Amino acid sequence: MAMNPLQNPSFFLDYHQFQDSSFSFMDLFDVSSYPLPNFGLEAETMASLSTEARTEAERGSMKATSIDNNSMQVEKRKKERGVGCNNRVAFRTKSVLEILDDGFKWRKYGKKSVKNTSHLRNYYKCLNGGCGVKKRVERDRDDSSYVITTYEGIHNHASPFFDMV
DNA sequence: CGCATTTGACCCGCGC
DNA sequence: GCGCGGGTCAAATGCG
Repeated sequence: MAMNPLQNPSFFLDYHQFQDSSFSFMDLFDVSSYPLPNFGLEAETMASLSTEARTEAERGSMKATSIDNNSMQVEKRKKERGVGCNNRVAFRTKSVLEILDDGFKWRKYGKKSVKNTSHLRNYYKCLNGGCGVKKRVERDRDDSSYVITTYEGIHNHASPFFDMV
């Protein structure tokens, strides 16, 4: 059984942030099938959820919303761009480490430098057979103490981490 | 020795 | 049609 993010002590939600967004609470449960942060850090975790979270995050339009520690902002957009954009979730996490072990096994397959920054973006693929979930990790452009992790796709298997729970 | 990572090349879609 | 930015591949490398 997938863990509900609400039950994860290291993952804080502030529902009130959501009321103006166009997403339903169910969306959170969709998301609960993602490897939500057992990042092993106590650091606050902010997340942005969106089918285009990645783009949004890059434009800074979402993270522009200043929120306190221990809160999360969720935003959902319907606009999808054809292929493969089914499900994207971007988490913005305060962490010095970029390797946030979420319980899944990832193989790095690419690295790119982000335009206009000296930061790098790393590309990972889920190791599980038949599970084509991808993941990107990059540093926040403005505040390098944050790491933006974007998941794309849905795992067709349970996380080993969930098994342990 | 096996395997994950590395890293430049390649590819593709989009905007000019 | 071309150039650029972003994403992926794959051969070589390094590590356990």
